[in-house]
Amino acid sequence: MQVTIKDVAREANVAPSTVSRVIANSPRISQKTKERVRQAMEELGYYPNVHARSLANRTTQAIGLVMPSAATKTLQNPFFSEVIRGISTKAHQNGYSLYMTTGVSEEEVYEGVVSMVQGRRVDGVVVLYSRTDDKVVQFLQDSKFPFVVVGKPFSDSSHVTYVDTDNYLAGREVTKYLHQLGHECIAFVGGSQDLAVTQERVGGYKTALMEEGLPINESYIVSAPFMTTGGADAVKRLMSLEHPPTAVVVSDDMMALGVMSTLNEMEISVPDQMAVVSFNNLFIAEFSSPPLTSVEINIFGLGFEATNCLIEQMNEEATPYGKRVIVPHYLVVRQSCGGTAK
Amino acid sequence: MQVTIKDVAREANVAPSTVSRVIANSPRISQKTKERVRQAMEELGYYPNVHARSLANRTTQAIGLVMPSAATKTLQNPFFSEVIRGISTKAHQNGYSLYMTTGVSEEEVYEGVVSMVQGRRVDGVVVLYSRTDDKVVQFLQDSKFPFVVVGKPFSDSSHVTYVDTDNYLAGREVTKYLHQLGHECIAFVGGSQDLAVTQERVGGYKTALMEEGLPINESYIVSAPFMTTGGADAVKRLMSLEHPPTAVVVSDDMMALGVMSTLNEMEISVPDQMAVVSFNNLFIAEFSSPPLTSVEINIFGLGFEATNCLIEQMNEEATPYGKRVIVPHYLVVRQSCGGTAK
DNA sequence: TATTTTCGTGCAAACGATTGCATTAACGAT
DNA sequence: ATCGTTAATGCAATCGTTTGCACGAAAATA
Repeated sequence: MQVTIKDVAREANVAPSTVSRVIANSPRISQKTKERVRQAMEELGYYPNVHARSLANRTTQAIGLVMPSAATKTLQNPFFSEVIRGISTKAHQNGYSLYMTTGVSEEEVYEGVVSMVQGRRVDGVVVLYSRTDDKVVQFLQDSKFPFVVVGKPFSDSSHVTYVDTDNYLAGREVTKYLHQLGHECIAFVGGSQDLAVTQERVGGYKTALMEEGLPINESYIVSAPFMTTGGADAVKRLMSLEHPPTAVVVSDDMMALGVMSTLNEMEISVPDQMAVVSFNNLFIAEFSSPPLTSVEINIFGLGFEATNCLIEQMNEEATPYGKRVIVPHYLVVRQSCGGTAK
Repeated sequence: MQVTIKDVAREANVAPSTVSRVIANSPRISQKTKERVRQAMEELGYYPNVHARSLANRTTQAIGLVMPSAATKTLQNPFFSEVIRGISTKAHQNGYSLYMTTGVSEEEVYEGVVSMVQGRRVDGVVVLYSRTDDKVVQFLQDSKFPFVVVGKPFSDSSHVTYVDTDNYLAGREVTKYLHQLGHECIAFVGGSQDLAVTQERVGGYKTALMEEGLPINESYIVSAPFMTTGGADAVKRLMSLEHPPTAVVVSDDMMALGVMSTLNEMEISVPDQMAVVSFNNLFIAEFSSPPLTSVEINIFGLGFEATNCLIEQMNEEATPYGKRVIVPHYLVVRQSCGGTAK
C-alpha cells in the first residue's frame, strides 16, 4: 500500500493539512513542526501522489509534446532528439516533466492532443513541427490552451507564440556564400514543400540569386521526400540537365548525406566538382566524407527557448499576443564547399 | 470550466455512476441508455479528467521512460529516436502514453524515476540503457514495480525482464565475416567499456578470433568515448601500430562514421585499404560514403518488444521470473567491406 | 398469482491530495 | 482582568472519477 499524507500526519502528530502546507513550504507553519513533519516523511518514504495533487491543484507540472505522426520516418531525424533534449532540460529545471502521445495517422495524433488537453493531463504543449493548415494548432488556439510551436506556424502566425530560426536569412546567406566562392550555377534541393522550413529556405535562396544578379532557374530547384529516395532522384535530375549546377544548397544535413552519397556513386567529387552546403549542423555533419559545411541553428536552443516561452505563458493569466523568438544561426565551414572564400 | 461527468449525467438524465459505466462500456448498462449518454458526451464535448480517473482507478495508462542523463550526448544517437518510436507504437496500440523525466546528473535521473514510481505517475517503466551497477534498476527491482530494460542489465539479470540483441553472437558473426573476406588482422573499436553492449560485442569478437585460429592482439582492441573524439584517436592509434589492421569492427554506426572520416583524412581508402563493419544499421549507414556494411538489429523491434513485455507484466498479478527476449539480427552488406565473400 | 431471478440504475464512499475558514493559544495593550 | 491581535494548526469541503452495494421493476419460474 502506498504511504499517504495521512500516514505522515499521524506519524508526525499533525493534521493532513499541515503536512500539505509543509510540502508547499508555507510560511504559516512553524519551523519546529516543519522539521518534525519532514522527518516523518523521510522515515515513511513518503512521496505525494501526483494525481491527487493534480486533481486538487488543477495543475499537472507536465508539458505535452506533439510530434509528427510516428509513421513518417521524419522522427528518425536527429533533429528531434536534440530539440527534445533542449525542451527537457528547461522543463526539468522548472520542475516540469514531459508527456507524449503519438499516433500513426495524423488523425490519431490530433485525437491524442485533444485528449491530453481536455483530459487536463498537461499544463501546456509544445508542437514540434509546422505544416500548412494544421488542425492541432487550430485546436490549441481555439481552446486558448498554452502552447508554443517550434518552427513557423502558417496560419495566423501573429497570434501564436513560436520560436524559429531565420530560415529565410540563412537560405540567403548560404547562397551568397556559394556565389562568393565563385559559383554561378547553384541548385536547391529541399524536403517536402509543405514544410515551412523548406519554403523559407528556398525563398532566401531565390532572393540571394536575385540580389546577386544570378538567374533563377526553376529546374535547379527540386524537392524530394528525403526518407524514401535519399535525394538520389534529385541529384540525378540535376546532373542530367544541359547545364548541371556546380553547387547545391540542401535543406537538411540528412538529405545532404544522401545527395553526397549519390554524387559519390556517380563519381562526381565533392567539393571539386560540386559544392554542397546544408542546414542544421547535426553531429553527423562533422563526420561525413567530406565533412559538411552547414548552418548551425542551435536545435537544442530552439527546444530550450520554446519551453521557456511556454512556461512564461503558463504562468501568466492573460497571454495577449503571440511572441516570436528567433534563435541565431551561423555557418560552420568545413570541406564540402571547398577552400575558403576566393 | 471543464465539463465533468456530472454535467453529462444531468444532460442525459442519469447518475454519474451510469456515465462512468458507459465510458467503461459496462455490459450492465442498456444499449438505449448508452446511446443517450454517448450523445450527451458528444454534445458537451466531454473528456474524462485523467487525474480523477487515475486516482480512483489506481492506474495511469502511462509508461515511464528512463533515458541516460541529458548531459551525455548519448541521446543524440538516433538509436533513441528509433527505440522510442517502437515503444510508442506499441504503447499507443494499447492505449498507453509515454512519460519522461530527465536529469542532468545520474542522481537527478534517479530521483526522477523514484518520484514517478512512488508518485504513481506511471504504471510501468522501460529503462533505455544498461550500465554496470545501476541504482535505477536496483530500485525498481526492490520496489517490485513493473519494468523492463532494453539491453542487458548486469546485476541479477535472471530476475529482470529484458529485451536485447544477441550482441555476442553478432560480434562473432561479423568478425568471422571479415575473416572470410580474407582479413587476418582485425581490430575492434568500441564505445564506453561499461556499457553491456560493448562488452558483449567485444566478447563475440574475441571468440570468433579464437575459433578462427587468429591471435587476439590486445592492442587491436580500443575503446573510445565516441562523442568527444569521434573515434579519431582510436584510428590513429591503430594505424600507428607496427602491423596496422586491415579490417575493423566498430561497435556502432555513429562511431563508424567517425572512424571512416578519420581514415579519409589519413587517405586510407575504405574498403580497399581498410574494411569497416559496424552495428545498428542506422539509416545513415545507407548514405555514408561508402555505404556501411552493418548489422541490422531492429531497434524499433527492441522498443516494441520491450513495451509488449512490460504490458504483459503490468497485467499479470504475479511476475515470477525475468523474461528474456532476443530480437534477431542480420548483416546488411553494403560497400564498406569490399566485394562479396571470397 | 406468488416467488425468485435477472436487469438496469442510483447512492455514497472511496482515491489522496489542497485550501478557505474556523479555532485555539499566547501575548501585549489597555 | 479584559480585549484585540497574531501565529499556528485543524476541520471539512472539494477536485472528478470509480465501484461495491442496495434497490425497484420486469421477467422468469413454480
